[in-house]
Amino acid sequence: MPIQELSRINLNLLVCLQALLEERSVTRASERLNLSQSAVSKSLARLRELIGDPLFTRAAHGLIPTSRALSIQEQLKPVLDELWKVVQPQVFDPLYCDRHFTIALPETANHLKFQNSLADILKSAPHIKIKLMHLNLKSLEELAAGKVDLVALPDDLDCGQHRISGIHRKRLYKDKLVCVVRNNHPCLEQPWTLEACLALGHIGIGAVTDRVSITDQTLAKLGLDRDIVVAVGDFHSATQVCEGTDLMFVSSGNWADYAEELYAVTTLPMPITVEPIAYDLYWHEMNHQDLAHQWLRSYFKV
Amino acid sequence: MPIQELSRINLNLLVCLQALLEERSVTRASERLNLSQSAVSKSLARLRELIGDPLFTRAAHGLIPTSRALSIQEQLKPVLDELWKVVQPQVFDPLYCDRHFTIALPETANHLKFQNSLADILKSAPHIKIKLMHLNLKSLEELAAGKVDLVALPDDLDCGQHRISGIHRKRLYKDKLVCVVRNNHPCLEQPWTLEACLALGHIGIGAVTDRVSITDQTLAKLGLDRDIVVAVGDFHSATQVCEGTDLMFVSSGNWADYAEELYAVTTLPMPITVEPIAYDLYWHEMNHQDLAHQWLRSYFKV
DNA sequence: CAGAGGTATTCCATATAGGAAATTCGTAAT
DNA sequence: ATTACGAATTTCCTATATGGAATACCTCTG
Repeated sequence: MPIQELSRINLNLLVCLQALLEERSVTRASERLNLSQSAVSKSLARLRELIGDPLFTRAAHGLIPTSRALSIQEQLKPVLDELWKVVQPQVFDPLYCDRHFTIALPETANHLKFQNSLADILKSAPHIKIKLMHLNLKSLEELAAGKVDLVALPDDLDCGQHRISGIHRKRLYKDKLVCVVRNNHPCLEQPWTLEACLALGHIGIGAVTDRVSITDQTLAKLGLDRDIVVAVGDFHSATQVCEGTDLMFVSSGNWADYAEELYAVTTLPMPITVEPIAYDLYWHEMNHQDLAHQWLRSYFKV
Repeated sequence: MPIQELSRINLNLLVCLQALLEERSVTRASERLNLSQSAVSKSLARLRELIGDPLFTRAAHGLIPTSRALSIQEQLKPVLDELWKVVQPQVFDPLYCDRHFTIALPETANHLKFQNSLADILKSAPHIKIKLMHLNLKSLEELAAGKVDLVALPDDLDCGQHRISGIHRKRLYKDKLVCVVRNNHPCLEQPWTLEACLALGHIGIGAVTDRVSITDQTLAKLGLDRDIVVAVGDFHSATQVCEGTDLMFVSSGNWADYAEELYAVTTLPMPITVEPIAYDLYWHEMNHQDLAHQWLRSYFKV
């Protein structure tokens, strides 16, 4: 590993050497480099010291390279070109991007909002791979660890973790909450009030079972509580349970619209005023400047 | 051509970046580079400015690279390795050398002294190519122009040209001069004196016809001159002419020994004291430090 | 031999990198 | 919450090295 010794040598001298090799003249090289002739002459002296070879011998007009210089010339140009590429700002073209992205989405967003975007993404970047994961309690940890590229979270679940340093966040969209019951549910014959709602058994979904959801928080502020009878892992399960029982669940409006088409369920408004739920997109600082990542994020619209 | 812009950036920062990428810690990188931690921290700041990317984000222990840094990491290591090779002293192994050398030798040296060396050279460097040229008046020009790698000259022919700047010279060997006549030549019956010698017609060889040879110069100092009756281009021709006529020629002892075996000729000493002729090897400054060239020159013994 | 065209050298001002120490930052522990 | 700790950053200062102007020095040419 030559790093320590490499750091001792002045690599910029090699750029000067390249100019000298191309121009074969101290004067012309100095013009190319926007330096004075004396500066380049001194650089040449340093190069001779560094390489241990005269590199050039003086001739009538300009310099003629030694065989060592000629052999260096063959190697040096491509290396400097590579170095130049390294410091150049990266370009991103979705057509040629072949990266792998892992995205953790809540079930509702996954099914509703993201489906169309996904098609667009894959169409404009045919070589990328996307791994979709269901959101879980460890998603933010995995985000922090760099295992997941993007996480979308409903803001009632953020548990304050958006304050994790080095995590960026973008507000995506808001969605009103609604109540869902089966078709022909007896409550549909009654006035739909807060009391009626709390009289029903509720279905808790996923991570929401520990009463951190906006619904539970709002109820708690009123000194109220709801009766979570069945806890399920996902919205499909919740809807199916709802369809077959008298239990109700609180859902985002988006999901409810979708569920009404797919299942024999009906939507009711929330009987209390609840802040609409907002979805936030999270990503790690390490990807913030990444052009490919920026491009991917652009598909997550407000 | 990015040379002008390349010269504006500090390439040594990239060595620092490589250390940071490997160590993922400013402190450890500074140890690797034998610098203070603050120096590396400032270099990192300059790198961030240069690349336009944070490159690393701080974490509990050390740094974690951004995706830009990771993509740089892939390119940078091999480039720096190449750069390292460029500044490393070149190694030379005759077994793997495939260079082409052009050598101009005087006829006598070609046939006599160099034959054995040539076999040795080709044996230890099986992949090199050697082009042997007969010495001519333009050989030194071609040497100066880099068309010829080595020139061996008898020192009576140097015409002061060894003072050409940027030309190196090495004394090879000395050889006494002798006179050559045909077998049974009438003069062999007489005392061999200076008068007897000058009474004979002489054969001039190659470039020697313009009386610059050591023989002519020595005679001239004594106010004498010889009668060059026939001028030929090479020693074989000279010897054949000598064999068939009563003309004599002056030869190096080496060639005379060889000629006595091959032709019906006889050697006589020089009738006056003449400095032994010396052969010098010439090469261009541009090849002086070249290891392969040095190796080749080593076969030309004193 | 003078002059042209080039390179090396000298001298000097200045920018810059590096070190020591203070500071801030982020995390873990009490 | 508060504290403590490890690590990166910032501040301040100095020494070094780089670049420029002028000059000296080559080497070939007319």
